[in-house]
Amino acid sequence: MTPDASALLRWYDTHRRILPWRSLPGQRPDPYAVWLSEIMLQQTTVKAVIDYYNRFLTHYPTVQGLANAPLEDVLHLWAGLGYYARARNLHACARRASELGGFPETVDALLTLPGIGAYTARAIAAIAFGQPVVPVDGNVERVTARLYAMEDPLPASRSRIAQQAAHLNADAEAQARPSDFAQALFDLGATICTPRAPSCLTCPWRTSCIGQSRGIAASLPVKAPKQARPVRYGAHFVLRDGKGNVLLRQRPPKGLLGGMDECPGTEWRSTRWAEEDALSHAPFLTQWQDRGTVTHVFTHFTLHLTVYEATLPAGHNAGINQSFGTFRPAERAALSGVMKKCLLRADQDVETT
DNA sequence: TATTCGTGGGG
DNA sequence: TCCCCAAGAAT
Repeated sequence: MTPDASALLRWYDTHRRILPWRSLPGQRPDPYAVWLSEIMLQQTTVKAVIDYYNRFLTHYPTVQGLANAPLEDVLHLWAGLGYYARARNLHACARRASELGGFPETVDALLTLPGIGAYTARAIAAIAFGQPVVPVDGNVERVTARLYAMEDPLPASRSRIAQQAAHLNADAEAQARPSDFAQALFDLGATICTPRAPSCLTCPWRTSCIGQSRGIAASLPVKAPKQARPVRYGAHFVLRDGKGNVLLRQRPPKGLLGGMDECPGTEWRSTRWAEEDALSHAPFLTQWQDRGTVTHVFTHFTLHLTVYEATLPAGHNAGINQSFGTFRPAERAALSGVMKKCLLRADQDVETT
């Protein structure tokens, strides 16, 4: 028993969101633009993505342009958006697609490309190529769980929910408009079937929603309890050369903030650093100013960083081991959010925390 | 199956 | 203030 696809599509025709990566009704979107937006939108809000999306399209109007760019430039343009493996995979995927002469049109072929998983493959197939598949993201998961009153907790219930969701497009109306149907599900989840306080009264699917009829829609999907976020500590050193440059090094190519630039600093460990201990990791022996601390919350741990700042006396950079990095203008670097906070902290008065 | 992997905004 | 979460993928 599937809900009324026609009702959802009528609602979508009136209420659909206008977004920069969406083509006008009846027009085929550029697969490159669809792919780019889908990668950026993974675990990221529409509001946060829009500016980045526009900047990428300006710098790289085609997949070939992106494929030919140095990874460093891509990371610089991605800096601040988070989940930097996406940027590395974006670059690798652009090269593959460029070699192939474009993006493949089937789910199975799309799945072989870096950074494209079960959701994104179906999103691209449906939106860019009109394949009748249902991309199951957080929105569709929530809509489905409520529609069928599925009370088993995530993430264990994920595959069962996806199985149900795969049939949402069974109606002929949905089969005829795969791109609109997929995006209608997104918009329904984003504007009506919201995580908290869903607007069931105006929902085009309210009459067939079991969660609504049982009065439990807002409580779905049930989620398993999360575990506590550990705390880590570190110290970083903002060293300027007096010519507008900052000492920066590149993090290892994989893992946390992989490939991004950072000021040299200590390891991030579970115990606090004594000042003397932290200073022993400084790139240069000088009078370091304690600029206070920066707190940054990652998905799986909270980080407290002490920021030290100093300006290099003229003509002393020869004594700095190159493992600490090179002096570069910060504007040209690929700086993560937490490292931007450190540089900002170095410029502030300590008391203004 | 469970972890790792960012960041900013909203309630 | 704190907690939740957002068009998930890779390992």
